[in-house]
Amino acid sequence: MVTSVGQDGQSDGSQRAVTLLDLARAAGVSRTTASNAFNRPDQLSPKLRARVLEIADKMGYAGPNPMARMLRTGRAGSIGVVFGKSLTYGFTDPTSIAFLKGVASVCEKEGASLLILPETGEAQVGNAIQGAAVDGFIVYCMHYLTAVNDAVAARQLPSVAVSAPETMPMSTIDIDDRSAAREAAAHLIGLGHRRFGVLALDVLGDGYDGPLRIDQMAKLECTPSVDRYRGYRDALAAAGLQDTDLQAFEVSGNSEDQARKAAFKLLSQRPRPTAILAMSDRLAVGALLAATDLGLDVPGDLSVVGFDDIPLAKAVTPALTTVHQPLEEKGAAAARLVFHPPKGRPRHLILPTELVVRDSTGLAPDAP
Amino acid sequence: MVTSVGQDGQSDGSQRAVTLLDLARAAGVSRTTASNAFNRPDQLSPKLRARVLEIADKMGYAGPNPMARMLRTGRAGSIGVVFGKSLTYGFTDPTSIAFLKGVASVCEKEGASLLILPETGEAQVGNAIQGAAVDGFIVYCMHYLTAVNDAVAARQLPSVAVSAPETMPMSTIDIDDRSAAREAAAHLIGLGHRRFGVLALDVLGDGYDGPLRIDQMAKLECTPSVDRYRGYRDALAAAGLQDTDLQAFEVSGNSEDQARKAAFKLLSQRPRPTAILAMSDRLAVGALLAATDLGLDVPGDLSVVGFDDIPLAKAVTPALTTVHQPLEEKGAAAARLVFHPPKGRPRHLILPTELVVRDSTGLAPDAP
DNA sequence: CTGTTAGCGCATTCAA
DNA sequence: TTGAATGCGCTAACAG
Repeated sequence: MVTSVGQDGQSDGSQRAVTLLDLARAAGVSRTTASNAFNRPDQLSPKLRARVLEIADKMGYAGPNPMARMLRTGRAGSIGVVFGKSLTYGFTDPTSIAFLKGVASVCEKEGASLLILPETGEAQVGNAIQGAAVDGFIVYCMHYLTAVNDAVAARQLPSVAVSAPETMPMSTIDIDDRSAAREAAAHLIGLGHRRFGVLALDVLGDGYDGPLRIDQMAKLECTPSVDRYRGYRDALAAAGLQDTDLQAFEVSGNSEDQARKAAFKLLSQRPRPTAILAMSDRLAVGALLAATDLGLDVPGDLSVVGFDDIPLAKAVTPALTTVHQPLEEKGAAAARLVFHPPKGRPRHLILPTELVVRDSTGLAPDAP
Repeated sequence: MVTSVGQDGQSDGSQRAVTLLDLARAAGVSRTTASNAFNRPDQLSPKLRARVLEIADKMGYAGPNPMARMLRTGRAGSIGVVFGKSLTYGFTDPTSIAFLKGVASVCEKEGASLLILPETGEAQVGNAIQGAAVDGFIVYCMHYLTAVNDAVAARQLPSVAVSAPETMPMSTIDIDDRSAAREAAAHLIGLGHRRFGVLALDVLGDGYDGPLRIDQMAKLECTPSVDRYRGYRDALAAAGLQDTDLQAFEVSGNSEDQARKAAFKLLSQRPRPTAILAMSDRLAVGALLAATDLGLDVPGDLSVVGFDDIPLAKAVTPALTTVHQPLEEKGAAAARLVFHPPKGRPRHLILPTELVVRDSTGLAPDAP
């Protein structure tokens, strides 16, 4: 009664795959019973179950077809993560890696998988989002992209966006970039610094390197870059300093090399800034390299403050003074929000930050 | 003729979702036409398409249900990556991060998504694998796990395993760990070193820290740890040295902290080893820390060789001499093999490695 | 360019 | 404990 068994699928890929029905027939049971053997062990005798499973194995039946099962149950067993930038970027930037790690830890607990979506860019933004078999989304964009958020919102699934405006019909999670940045700048001001260089994450995510495009900033709803810049200025204003004491460069791609060049320019000006406010630790490391290039001592001649507190921050010499943000917890919290969506209105979480003073900041060299 | 429109799904989650048929009716077209509006723009007039899409938008229809589409087409549009260890581990170890980055770069090119699977451990290994809606698998296990590979093989999908025995019915990708390790050890021997400490990746992946369990090694089909150890011994043998000149400790979890402790023990022995062979750069960094703890100069008093050549290797002081392996390319090659599976027999790729000499190795202090 | 037809493979009622 | 029937939502033939 058993149909031909063996390396069926192996020897010839064109053969129709074994289905639950085939298995049921081969085992001489009904489809339900075969299904239960996989999904509800308590619904049939252990003996029968063992027999069915063994026959399944013989037939090369690996278990219920996941796609059919999903369609039937309406559950995908996975959540999607969308990066605004390239897929690869998610595995390049220490910040997003830590975030993903947090997401992964919760997925693991929930027994869910993690689907990382490619953004093929411009025209067809949303294609991958539209076609993803997931139970919810996390949107992690350095640069707020309406198209991405809209595509996610259209799916009507539990979703969380990181650093997105609260006007979106989804939960958000963020830190208070502005006051965190203010604190960083205030720390330097307290040390007697009066002339600052800023290394900014690119405001538009368009690969631009050069002086900060302040005029463009007004257009933006929400990017960490803009908020952090405002925070820096808040601190200056509170100390009665002028905006002109703040020279800012955008650095594309959060790259150490580009930051090094930008910092070099910043530090070649006269009078030279005595402190650099970097919007990420990677940019700060670039500043450290530039200081070395110029023979400047850190923190003797120059102070540097980073942002994020990635592992590298304390590994580097001198260890970076930086704004710690709970990157991993950010990912974990986002994932939790997807798995257990709040009833009613979306939630908007703000996670705490903390200035961590290490060895890269000191008294201003020209302080009284 | 248009059915009720508005915040349907928004206001009440329990409402039945809009389907392609609903859309077709609302737009006064057939299902095919509605489907084509999304999948085959060239099959209907742009005008009609625009109208259908607009109505879809109004109805809150985000596009064809991904699960149904997958079932119908038989394609998932994503590939799965399985880690033998915890899901989180994949985002912790620099080695696997680089690997994932390589995988992601190819996925991006192919317009596919990347599904990262949790391994809930022991008993139910394979559950996630069995239920994953993917078009192929990549297995990345530090420790060769039959259960995982078997579960993947059972799915009969294009699959690639990293560092797995070639007896598996799937393609594999690897480096020549043994000869790479031999080269590393030979480098030290050439510098006059005669007494070595080895910092080994844990052989069984069971969290053990302590002297290398040589007796257990025989049981293992294939782990980088075992092969590298053999390579070290090959070099010693070729130089006429005894195995007793090689003191080895296993370090669990590829952790710098644990490596530091293990290296401390290694370096506290008399006569003290003049060189440390570390099976990963992280372990090598641990050795560097231990050297600092003991007031040993590297490479003056002690030489250290790593493995992998992760970014940290050249950032650390002194920069690590290490075995470079193409981690990202490993991921990319694996992904390519999944997207374009070889006809006929599985392929078994061996990627090249290269010893990179930097500043952590020098002449043996007791050399003639 | 449009419409009709027929499953994709499964989980789940419900009745036996 | 088991079996028969139903449809999840969609796409791909094919005929108009």
